[in-house]
Amino acid sequence: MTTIRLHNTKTRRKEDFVPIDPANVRVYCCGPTVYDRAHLGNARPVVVFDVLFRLLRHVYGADHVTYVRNFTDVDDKINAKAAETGRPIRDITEETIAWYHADMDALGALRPTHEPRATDYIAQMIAMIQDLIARGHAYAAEGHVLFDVRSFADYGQLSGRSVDDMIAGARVEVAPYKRDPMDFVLWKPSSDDLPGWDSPWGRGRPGWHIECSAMSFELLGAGFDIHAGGIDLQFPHHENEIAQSCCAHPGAGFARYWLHNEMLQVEGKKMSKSLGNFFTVRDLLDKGIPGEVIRFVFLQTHYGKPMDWTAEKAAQAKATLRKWRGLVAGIEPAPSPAPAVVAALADDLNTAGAIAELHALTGDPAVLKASAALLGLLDDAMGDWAAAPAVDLSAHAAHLAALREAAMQSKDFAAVDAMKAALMAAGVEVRMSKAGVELLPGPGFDAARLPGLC
RNA sequence: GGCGGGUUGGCGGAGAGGUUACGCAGCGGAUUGCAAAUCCGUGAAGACCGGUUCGAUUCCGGUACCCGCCUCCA
Repeated sequence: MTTIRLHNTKTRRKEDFVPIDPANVRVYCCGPTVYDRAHLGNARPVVVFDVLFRLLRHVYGADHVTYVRNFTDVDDKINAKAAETGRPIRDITEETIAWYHADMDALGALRPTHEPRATDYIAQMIAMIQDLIARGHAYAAEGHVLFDVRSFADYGQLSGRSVDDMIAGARVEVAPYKRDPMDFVLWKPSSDDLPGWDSPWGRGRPGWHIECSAMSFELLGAGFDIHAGGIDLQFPHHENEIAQSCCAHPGAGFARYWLHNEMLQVEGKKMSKSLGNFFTVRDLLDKGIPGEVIRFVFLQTHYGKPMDWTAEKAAQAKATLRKWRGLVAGIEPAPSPAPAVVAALADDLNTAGAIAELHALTGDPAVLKASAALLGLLDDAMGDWAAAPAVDLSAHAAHLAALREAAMQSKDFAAVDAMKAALMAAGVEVRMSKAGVELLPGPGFDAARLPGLC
C-alpha cells in the first residue's frame, strides 16, 4: 500500500501518515463563514484538500474516507449583513451556501461527506461548554462563558507561542470579566435583535471556535486523523479548538495530523479590499476563466508555499489544459493512475511534482487521463470550455484545397494566402500538408468572420 | 515585539549531497509553396556570507530582502 507522508504542523516535520482506522480515515477541514461570495483565497484550501481527499480515497478506498467541512452560519459578519440589508439571516446563509456549492463545484471539488452547519449543533455546543465548566476549564461571567487558557498546559503548542509571549504582544481585548487576557469566548449573550439560543447562561450564541470542536466530535469522534485549514487559522482558531477538544475529551488526542495551506497572493501582493485586487471565484468564472484553469494554477504551487495568482499563469494553464484535453478526447481512462503521479502526491501532496509527471504522460492519453483524475483535472464533466465549436468547415477546406492545388501549378499563392489569412482571422487553425487541408476552429473562433466562398 | 513561510535559469516551478527536473518562451534543425501543428536537438540557475564534506543549489549557522499570522477581511 502507498505510504502517504504529510507535513504535520503540530510537529513541524514530515511524517508517515498512519490512520487510526484504515477502514474509516477521518478528515476535518474548516469551512467558510457564509455571509458573502467566496473569494479566491477561500478556494485554495478547498482545492488543495480536495486533492488530499481524492488521494486518501485512492489509497484507502472511496468508501473508507470521511471528510467533514463545516459551514459557519452564526457569526457577527452575518448579523451585520442582515442588519445592513434587512434580510433574514437564514436567507443570507442559504443563498451563500448555494453560491459556495456552485463555485466550488466549478473548481471540480468533490462535495465532502458531511457539511454540517453550526446552527444545527447548538445543543451539542452547549453540552460541551457545560462539560468544560464542570471540568474546571471554563467559567461563566456576566452572561459570557470563557475558556480558561491557564487551565490547559499545552495552550500555544500548535502555533509555537506561550501565553506570556502573546500577552506581551498585547493586542487582545481587555475585558474586565476575563481571568486572563488570553481567555476566549465559548458563549456570549445576544441582545434581542441578534440570533440567540436559550442556555444555562441566558439567551446567547456560541463563540467562533466551539462549533468545530463540537461538530468534529459528533461526526468524527474525540480522536481523528487529519485537521486541515488555512495557516491563518493556526492561531487562534485551531489553538482554541485543541484547547476545547483536548480538555473536553482528555486522552483522545483530538486531531493527529494538522495540515495548513499557505496564503494566496495576487500579482505578488496580498489580496485585500484596500489594495483593490480583491476578487471572488465567481468574478473569475464570469470573466471566462474556467474553474479547471483556476484549479490547475493552484496545484502548480505546493500548498505549503505562498501562491501567487497571475493572469499570465492562468493563460499558460489554459493552453496546457487545452492541449491535454485534445489528447484525451474520447479516450477511456486507464484502470489506474501512473505510479509516479501517486508517489508525488503521497509525498506531502506534491501537486506541482505530480503535474510534471503528467507532462511525461502525454504519449499515453489513457494513463494521462486516469492520473489527472487524482488531481481533479481532465474530468469529462468540466471540459465544456475546451470543446471545439461544432461547425462544419468542410466546404471551406475543400475550397482552400482547390485554390492551393491551382496555385501549385500557377506558382501564384496570393489567393491561397488571402483565404488562409481570413480563416486565421476568424480563429481557425489552418493546417496544410501534402496530405491535404485541415481546418480546426480554435479558442477564438468566430463564425461571423468566416470568409465567403466565391 | 512574538510566531511562521519564501528567495532556483527570460518567466513559472520541483526533486535529489555528486548524474537532464519539468512546462512556457528563446535558439537550431526536420517538415511546409509560406505558415501552423508536430517531431528532434539546444543554451541558461540556485539572494548573500561563513561552516560541515572529497564534493552543497541540496545539510548547519548567520545576513539581507519579500510575504503572512498575531487585528474586520483566509
